[in-house]
Amino acid sequence: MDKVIFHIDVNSAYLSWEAIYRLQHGETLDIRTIPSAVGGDPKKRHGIILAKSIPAKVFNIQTGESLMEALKKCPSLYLAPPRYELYIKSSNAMVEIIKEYASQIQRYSIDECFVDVTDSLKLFGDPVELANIIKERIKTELGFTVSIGVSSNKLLAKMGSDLKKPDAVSTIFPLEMSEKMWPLPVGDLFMVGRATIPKLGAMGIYTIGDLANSDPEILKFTLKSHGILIWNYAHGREYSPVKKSNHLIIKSIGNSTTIAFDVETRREAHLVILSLCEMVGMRLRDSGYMTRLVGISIKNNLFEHASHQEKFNLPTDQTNEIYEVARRLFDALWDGSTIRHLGVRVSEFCENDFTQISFFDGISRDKQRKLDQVVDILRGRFDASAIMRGSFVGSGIRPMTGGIGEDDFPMMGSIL
DNA sequence: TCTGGGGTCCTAGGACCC
DNA sequence: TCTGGGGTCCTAGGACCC
Repeated sequence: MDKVIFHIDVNSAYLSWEAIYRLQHGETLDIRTIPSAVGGDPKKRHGIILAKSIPAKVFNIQTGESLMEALKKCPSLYLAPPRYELYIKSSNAMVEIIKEYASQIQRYSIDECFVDVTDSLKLFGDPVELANIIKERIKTELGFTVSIGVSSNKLLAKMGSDLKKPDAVSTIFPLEMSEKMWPLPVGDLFMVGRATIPKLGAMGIYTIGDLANSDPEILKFTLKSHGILIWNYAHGREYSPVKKSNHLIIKSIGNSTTIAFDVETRREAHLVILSLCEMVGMRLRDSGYMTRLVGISIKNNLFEHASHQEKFNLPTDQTNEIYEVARRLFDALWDGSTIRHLGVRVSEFCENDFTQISFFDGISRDKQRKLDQVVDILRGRFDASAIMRGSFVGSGIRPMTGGIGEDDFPMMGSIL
């Protein structure tokens, strides 16, 4: 028997949640009713639009464009800074309601989840009716609207939730694909992005239907395995299960930042990298893993990207050791150009429950680990600046840089 | 268009080994 | 010494997602 899968997507999530929070805290204006947006941190030099209200759409405000660009289009645009702790709470509240109807829930991002309701239908009968029940409960109890896609796999459910917004339930069962999905522009298909659209266009492929009817051998030749993937998606073929728990294996941890001022000196760059390593190191220790690979990335003021990475044999979870490698990589990579953005990432994890102690540095390593632990605890109890390396004092650079602390749940990015 | 920050996976090319 | 080929690891960069 076919499965029945829902994809539930919060409409203008950040903006809706922000609006409700303000109404609950005594404001009378519902910012959903005026041109408004949740936008990047105003402290940074160039924030972007993360979510917009429906009245803001009239001004052609786009998600992802810079605040300056948006204000040019609509000078009266009301801007609210993001409030991530609120979004996590709002997201959790929604999932609590969904849990009453199904046990198989996969949180795909903060505002989206997949639900396998195959078994629930024995109790609730019609899938569209069940979707409407969930949608209405979220609306009346939590105050925001969702769009729900209904189908027999995750891909088609996800495509379905995009068909109608806000506050809607749409189906794309396999028999409805040719009518509901094939006429759409090919860029609407999951996994067909900015770089792929023109390549497909050059082959005369403009709609999802064109893609479905194209020759997979030719797609494979130009787009490699990605070509086969999207050809299968165009046919609605996708078989991954709704992963029940949120227990998934983290593959890498990274933080990066666009620096509030141009960085021209090695010394400043080193401080920013140390600040990123502090955050990456704390998150790594929090995850319970050790890393065997450290990488850094640089973006200069011409938006040119460069990266370096290094693999090593002795795993570590120490800020100091991560920083040593990151700094060395930076020094080898940097060409002296003005720096706009720096990133540090660790990956290639292994468990840290047994520690390989090398003969040479065993004792000092152990001491350093204990120091990291104490710092983590103090920072958990107070905040990042509770304990600060001397080199940061008066530098204008924060002692820790980057987001996503303890409360994060993983976003799956481009895999279903 | 003056373009954030968090991730994942894939590919090509070079190094190195047998 | 020069030659070929297969396998694996490492690295840089690019593509996609939210």
